[in-house]
Amino acid sequence: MATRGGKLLLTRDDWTRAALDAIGEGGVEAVAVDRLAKTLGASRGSFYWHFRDRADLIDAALERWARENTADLVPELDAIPDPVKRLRMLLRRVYEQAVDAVELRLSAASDDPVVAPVFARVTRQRIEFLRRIFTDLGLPPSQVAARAWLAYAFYIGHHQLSKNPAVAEERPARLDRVVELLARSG
Amino acid sequence: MATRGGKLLLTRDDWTRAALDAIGEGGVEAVAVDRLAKTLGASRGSFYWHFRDRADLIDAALERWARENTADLVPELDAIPDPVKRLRMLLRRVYEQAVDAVELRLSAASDDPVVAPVFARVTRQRIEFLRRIFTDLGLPPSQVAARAWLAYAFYIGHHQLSKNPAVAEERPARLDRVVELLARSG
DNA sequence: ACCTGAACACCGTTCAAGT
DNA sequence: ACCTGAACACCGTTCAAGT
Repeated sequence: MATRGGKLLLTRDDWTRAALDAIGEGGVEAVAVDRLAKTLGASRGSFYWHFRDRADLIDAALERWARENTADLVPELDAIPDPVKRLRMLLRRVYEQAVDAVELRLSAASDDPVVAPVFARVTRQRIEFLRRIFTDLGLPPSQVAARAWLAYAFYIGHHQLSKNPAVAEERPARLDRVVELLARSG
Repeated sequence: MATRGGKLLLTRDDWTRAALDAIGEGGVEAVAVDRLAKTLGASRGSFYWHFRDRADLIDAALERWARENTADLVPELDAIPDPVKRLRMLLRRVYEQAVDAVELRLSAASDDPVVAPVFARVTRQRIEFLRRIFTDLGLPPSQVAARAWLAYAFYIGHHQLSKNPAVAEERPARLDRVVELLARSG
């Protein structure tokens, strides 16, 4: 690590990692140049050497998230040959595991001009993944599109609703019936 | 309207209405005391006569929204005796009509501490409404809960996704198949 | 009872000046 | 090549002073 006068010099990557942490904790609006600078022990002015502006930083953080994120789940699930099992595994993850903090923040901010393109790219990859499941299930093309959309909109809405504790009380105890309904033939 | 020195005095209601407009246009974070004061031709200090703080204003705006909103759709739909028709009417609204701008903003900000309680209350009323539909359809209680949750999570996710144009391309042309799936017996 | 205007803290952005 | 520090605009909040 490069230093100067005993202080270590910050890289673009240091700022990006700090920003992604901030998004996970407080959402996109928690990415404050001033606060990050204090945390990292640098001046605000120094930030503008590495990034054009705040949007540039957020964009870099999201790109990192998308990269680390897609590498993760999709290949693992794609290895499961039986499409119903694949759907069940997917929904189990959705339901049982706490969803990635960053993902939650992003889906809430998906209309933000910086967030929108990254979010759209990841979304399309995932809907594509769902289409494969329903195609493998032997459904006709018109059904495949409708069901992939239903399943993904459900996924988004489920998380959106679940993060509000008062709303989460309305949630059924297990997702079995939902899986059944989504996987049903014809 | 009360005046003083030719200027009209502002009421709590004037600020509330302006805030709700701001939410519709730019979301909760667009409610800036400074900007509203400029728009209404008053000083920032004057705002703090009517409201404790910014959160107080946002809360008042949301209460107004909830009141005007619930009075609206639910009684109209409840008048339709056939539950399948009721569901179809509901989903048609969901799909064809542009959703209330404020509602979109709120569902994105539903984890905001000020937004959360109001949003939770409205949500629970709506899920209750969906439960009635599925109960009237003759489904067993365990199914009723799962399906109302699926339908409402779908509703939320559908809007969330639709507002991103690149994602909305993935949307099927009509919702018929989704309705079929949701209304299906057993 | 209702409003103004100044004050302070916080934050995004620019830029001349430093090493 | 990388950073500091001052400057400016914007915004939330407080408060003494005005009518």
